[in-house]
Amino acid sequence: MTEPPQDWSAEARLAAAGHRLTRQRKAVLGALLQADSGVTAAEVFQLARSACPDLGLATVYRTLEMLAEVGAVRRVHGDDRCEAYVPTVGGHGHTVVCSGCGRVGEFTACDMRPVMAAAAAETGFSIDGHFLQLTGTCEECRARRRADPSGVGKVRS
Amino acid sequence: MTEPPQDWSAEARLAAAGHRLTRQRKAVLGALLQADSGVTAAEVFQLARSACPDLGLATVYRTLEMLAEVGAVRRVHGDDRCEAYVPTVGGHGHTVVCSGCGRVGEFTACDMRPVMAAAAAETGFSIDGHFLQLTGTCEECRARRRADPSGVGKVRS
DNA sequence: CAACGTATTGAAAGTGATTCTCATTATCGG
DNA sequence: CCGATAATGAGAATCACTTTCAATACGTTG
Repeated sequence: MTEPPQDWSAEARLAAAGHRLTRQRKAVLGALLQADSGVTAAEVFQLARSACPDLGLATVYRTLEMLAEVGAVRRVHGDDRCEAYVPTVGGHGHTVVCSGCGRVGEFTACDMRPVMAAAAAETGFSIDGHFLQLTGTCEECRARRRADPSGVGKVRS
Repeated sequence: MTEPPQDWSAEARLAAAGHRLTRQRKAVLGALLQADSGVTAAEVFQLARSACPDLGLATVYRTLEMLAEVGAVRRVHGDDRCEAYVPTVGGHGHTVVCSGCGRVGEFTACDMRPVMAAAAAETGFSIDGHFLQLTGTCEECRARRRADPSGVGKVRS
């Protein structure tokens, strides 16, 4: 086991995770660094092709997923893209998703002002909205885990 | 103009927005209320069909979007589903997306402990992770807007 | 209560994004 | 330098969602 290097460059992260640094992956990384805004997989494909004309789209998807796994890229989410729906209880609120069973809770007490102020100070953006979702474990799953600590498996039917 | 009723049930929200309450929409609402965890569009389709066998999938999508618009349902997001990628700067951090140009900023100062504690108290879940993304306006877009307040249009190439 | 204008619908085709398959190629440790 | 094996490209396949359009049903109006 080699000592992981101290820099957390994407290359170092890949190496630390035991992934090879191929010509294609360099091209994808280059494309990501070119852009100062989020880029879609299709845009990465197009950009990276100038550095690596035989690059395949499948490789772009594979590489982006791997980079996200090792923490070299962050995913940018859109509000409309979603994977499930829950009925709303009150007015403004957010959801907590149980990682054990998928059950969803809703809470309304979200004072994000301190975080928003800190973010504004750090980025220079003026902040006007937040999109927050928590993950955790619901009461039932905690109870089940206490009863049978081995079976950490998910329950989602 | 009728006084909107004081309850914010899904039915009332639909009516207040001038939408009809059809047999199909009732079935979709029924399906959503049956589930205590998030349901996907496909699951809603399947569940709602028992109450409304001639329901079409397109109607499910249309209805879910409408319900989200009037605030009767909340979208639950998954971590992998995303629409763009940005290179990571540091370790833990979050993104701020400019609604004008799509530019993305990153910030690391996120003390979510107060919010997480409040959410835990309100829902009974134990919270172990958060997924946060802010929206705002970057410096360039603020400047452009000051120069030409009419053209609020997006710039994304 | 019946008639009407219009929002809504279902089915199926269409679209765009993402994943899979598998034979070929390239990386990197030894 | 060589070889085990991770990684790749091309295109088919799958998936999730949207569009289209003629037929239908909602809720209002007379």
